[in-house]
Amino acid sequence: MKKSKKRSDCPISCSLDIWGDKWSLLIVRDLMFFQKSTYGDFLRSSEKIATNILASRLQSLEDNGIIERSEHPDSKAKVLYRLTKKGIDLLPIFVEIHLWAEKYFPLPAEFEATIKEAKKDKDLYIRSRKR
Amino acid sequence: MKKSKKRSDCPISCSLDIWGDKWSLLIVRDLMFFQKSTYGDFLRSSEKIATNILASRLQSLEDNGIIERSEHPDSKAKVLYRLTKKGIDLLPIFVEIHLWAEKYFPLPAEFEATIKEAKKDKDLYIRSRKR
DNA sequence: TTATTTACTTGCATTTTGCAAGTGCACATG
DNA sequence: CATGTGCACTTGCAAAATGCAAGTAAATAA
Repeated sequence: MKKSKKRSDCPISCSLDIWGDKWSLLIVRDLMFFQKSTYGDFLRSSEKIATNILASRLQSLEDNGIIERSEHPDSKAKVLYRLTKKGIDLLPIFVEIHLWAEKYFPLPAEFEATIKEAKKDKDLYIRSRKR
Repeated sequence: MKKSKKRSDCPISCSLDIWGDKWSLLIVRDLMFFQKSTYGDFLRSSEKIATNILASRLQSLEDNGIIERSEHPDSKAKVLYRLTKKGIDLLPIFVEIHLWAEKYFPLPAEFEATIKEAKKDKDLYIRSRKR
């Protein structure tokens, strides 16, 4: 299921080996900023990830301790995904990516609020995400 | 040559569309932290990028304004690659990735010094890279 | 009891990656 | 000034990853 051999000992390279693909960080983004938490939620994101790719990325994120599966309060048919501490700790990276993007792309307004809130008080924000 | 259609307007997604693959950030890393600046330099990095992939990534990074090609002072046979402002502005992202990695992987000592210096005085560091 | 929702899996075509072997220009050497 | 070597790529092909459509199985809703 996993074949992620690490390419080198470089911390950047090791990090990319885990989440440096086109989809992983988007799933983390959905969990971190958009309160998405189920398979269906992720599928419905505007980037339209393929269902098999989603499954494989969720598996790999779980294998790498970035997310964890748990029971969904609403139904046994649902699975609730959430960020682990290791996953939540990716927040500063997202903030910096956002700052960079802000500088070099025109940004849709809907994102401003979300990230600005995160920047304002990181700890409060993290705690508010009920972990 | 380029087919990078953007998947959505999300700033994270747009950023990943540019450099969110397994190799692009490693090239930027080499330019930013290890004074590598030629095709051969990148090829010799410990992750062992394939030569055709390197060529395509360099092209795409250039197309996206992250790096620029210029004449090499030593020889016409060489090409000197360097980061643009847009590329240098990725530095804070690297710093955060490194902080994250530091927390979750054991780190080889050689990287400590380099990144610590960068964190210490970002502007000075950037200026020292002769742009 | 049947239909629908949810989380996947499977099969196959397309795309991207990886590897090995070129190619062509520049420069150094004899 | 011919010839070899270094450098920046290309090319061709095999292997892996991705994307798409359809299917499956358990749980809930009607």
